Amino acid sequence: MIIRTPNDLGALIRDRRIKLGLDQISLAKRAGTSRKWLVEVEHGKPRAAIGLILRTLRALDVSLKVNDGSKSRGIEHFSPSVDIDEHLDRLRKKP
Amino acid sequence: MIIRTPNDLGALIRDRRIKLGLDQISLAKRAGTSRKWLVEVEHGKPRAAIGLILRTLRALDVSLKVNDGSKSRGIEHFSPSVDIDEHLDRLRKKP
DNA sequence: TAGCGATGTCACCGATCGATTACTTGCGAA
DNA sequence: TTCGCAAGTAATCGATCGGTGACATCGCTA
Repeated sequence: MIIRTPNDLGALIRDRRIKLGLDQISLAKRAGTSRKWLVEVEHGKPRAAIGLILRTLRALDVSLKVNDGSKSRGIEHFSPSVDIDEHLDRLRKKP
Repeated sequence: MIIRTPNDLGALIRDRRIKLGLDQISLAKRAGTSRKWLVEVEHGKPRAAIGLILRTLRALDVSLKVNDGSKSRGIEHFSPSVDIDEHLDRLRKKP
């Protein structure tokens, strides 16, 4: 499962919670947070704190890893032109 | 690379940024955020907003995926006792 | 060593957070 | 259909956020 948006993450947390047979109160307690926060995060709250999210994932015995697929190779091809454009912009700003 | 803490994430963002030859201003601009925020996130800011973090990762052409290794299998073994303990606690609270 | 670009830090501001408590609504089993 | 549990939502509060602009410090190259 790829995580690209807060909604993806919320769905993951809910899915895992249900699979473990936990209710929101139990997971919130394990994660050291509030049920209210968990409700919001499960619905994709974009401004939820990363530290609490990672703690919640740990409470679900889940961690995340970097998804380095074909996209990563794509970066290598595009990298030179990206650098040049960025630095030309920066130079133009300098009088 | 496994992401378990805000520091892990901050290190990933910095590492990728440098590999792409970007400075903080350029990446902040691409991610639609401020340089200040990026500085803090790169240093492991635990209360940074998940939505901004995921956007920043996208600007680096990185996504995250769920790390389902031996830990995942471990959950299956421990799951029954965990459920029982949680629900016994909940029952004891009910008069 | 000097200079310059990059990174680190500060002050300020309106917006939002996360926790607590309580009430409302939804869902599934009997 | 009814009931009970779980999930959804609201009010309140002190803490912190993220952005802007400016200054301080660091690191690297000539």
